[in-house]
Amino acid sequence: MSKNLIQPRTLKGFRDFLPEMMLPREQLIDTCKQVYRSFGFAPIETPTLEYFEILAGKGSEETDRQMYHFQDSGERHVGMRFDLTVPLARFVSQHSQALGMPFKRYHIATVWRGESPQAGRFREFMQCDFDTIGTTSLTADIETGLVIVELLIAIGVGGFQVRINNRKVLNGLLDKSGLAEHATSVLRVIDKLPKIGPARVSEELKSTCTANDQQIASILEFANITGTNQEILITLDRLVAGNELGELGCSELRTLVETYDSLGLPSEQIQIDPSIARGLDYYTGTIFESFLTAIPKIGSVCSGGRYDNLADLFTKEKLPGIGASLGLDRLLAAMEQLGQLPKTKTPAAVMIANFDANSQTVYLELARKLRQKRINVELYPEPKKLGIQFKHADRRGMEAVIVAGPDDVAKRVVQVKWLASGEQSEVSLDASASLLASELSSKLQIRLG
RNA sequence: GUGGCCAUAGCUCAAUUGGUUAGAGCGCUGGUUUGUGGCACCAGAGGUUGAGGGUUCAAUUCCCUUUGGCCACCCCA
Repeated sequence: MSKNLIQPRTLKGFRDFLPEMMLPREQLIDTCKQVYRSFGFAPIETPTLEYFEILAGKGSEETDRQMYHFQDSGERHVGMRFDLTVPLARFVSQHSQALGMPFKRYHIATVWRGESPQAGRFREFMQCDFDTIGTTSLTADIETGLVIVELLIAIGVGGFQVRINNRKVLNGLLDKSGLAEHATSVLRVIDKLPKIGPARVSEELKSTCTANDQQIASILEFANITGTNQEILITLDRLVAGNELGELGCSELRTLVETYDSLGLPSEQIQIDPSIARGLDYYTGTIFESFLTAIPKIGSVCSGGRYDNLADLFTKEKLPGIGASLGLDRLLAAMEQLGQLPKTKTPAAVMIANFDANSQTVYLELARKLRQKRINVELYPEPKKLGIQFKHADRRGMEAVIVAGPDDVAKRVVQVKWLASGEQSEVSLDASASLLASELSSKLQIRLG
């Protein structure tokens, strides 16, 4: 009769998260919130499902193909969101009167894309978006870059580099060289430059974008520019000279870089990279991508840009925006590969051993006092042998175990044992909560509720 | 969606050219006589070899299909 068990399994590209993954994952989410809030971004939430027409045709042809969609029982054609930016465009169009402009929001939520999974690439993953809507001011662009830098520093992933570019520069150049009508496909090809090299890029430009040799040469020169930010800007100025849009893009890029410089950001952290283009169709100005120096192969962990026309499809109001998105699950996968995740399996910092069946109330009271001091406490549920209980606490990575047997309870004391050092001391029951609180505050912050 | 590589216990891997009851380490559960984890020793649970079909006297091993993982294309967080 046990033959007909259903095999427990998860869908391709979808995953379960065990406590040791969820603890750092939730910590990342907290860090995002903290950084976003520090810049004044406010939280919002939108539905998982949208009318298909809201989502369709907004990202790119590719995102349309990858979108999960179906008809609900009321025959409505429904899509699952593949990013948080398109729902945001709908959201601000629908609520602009209530929100007022400019509007800054963050949105941390799951999105779905039916693409082929790989390392750091899933069908269900979490994005942490922040956006500023209703202003074309470059200050918003500058702050977007600052948020990314602050975020990656706060997360503590080690070395990283934010690369910036500007679609106006790209489009201006294409305009100037007569390739404007193939802009999208040219941009896609440029994006591949670091991966496939200049030879194959020029092949593809010729075949898919019908570019001539001169056009290819200028595109390659553009995408291949290297040097300091200042050197790159000088070359860019020369390449776009005479094209109004391109010149504007260059001056925007210059403003960003010079501002970051005067704010004292190290130039390794924010670098102009003319080859980044972003596949998404909706970007119109500044674009960002960011890579971890330890594991660039996993792809961009935080990217975004300016999109001045995204809400045009939903409203006649002018609602330009800029923002970026941290790929939380990709970042987590990177940190796992780099061995940066702690192996803690519990949020509890302290365990109260369950020694004596008659002292349950004492334990429960003590646990409550510790929680009032913002210490996460687990009370072992049954009075098993102490060895077992200690092992339980140790295996899960707790900091301390509190033991109070009948003799201790009679004397109004507890034994506090620190698992890492093995030190043990007797403290009075009444003082133990505050004592532990001060001891623990110098240890792992992560487990202080 | 296309192509390539892979699939044995929770994890990392064994199993002589296809040969009989598929093994080890780590992990897990419990024990080493009852107030203390990490070390050591002992025991136990856990696999219809991812699943389904085929070839064969015989399949973990060969073939097909399927599912999943990784890689490339594509695209992206």
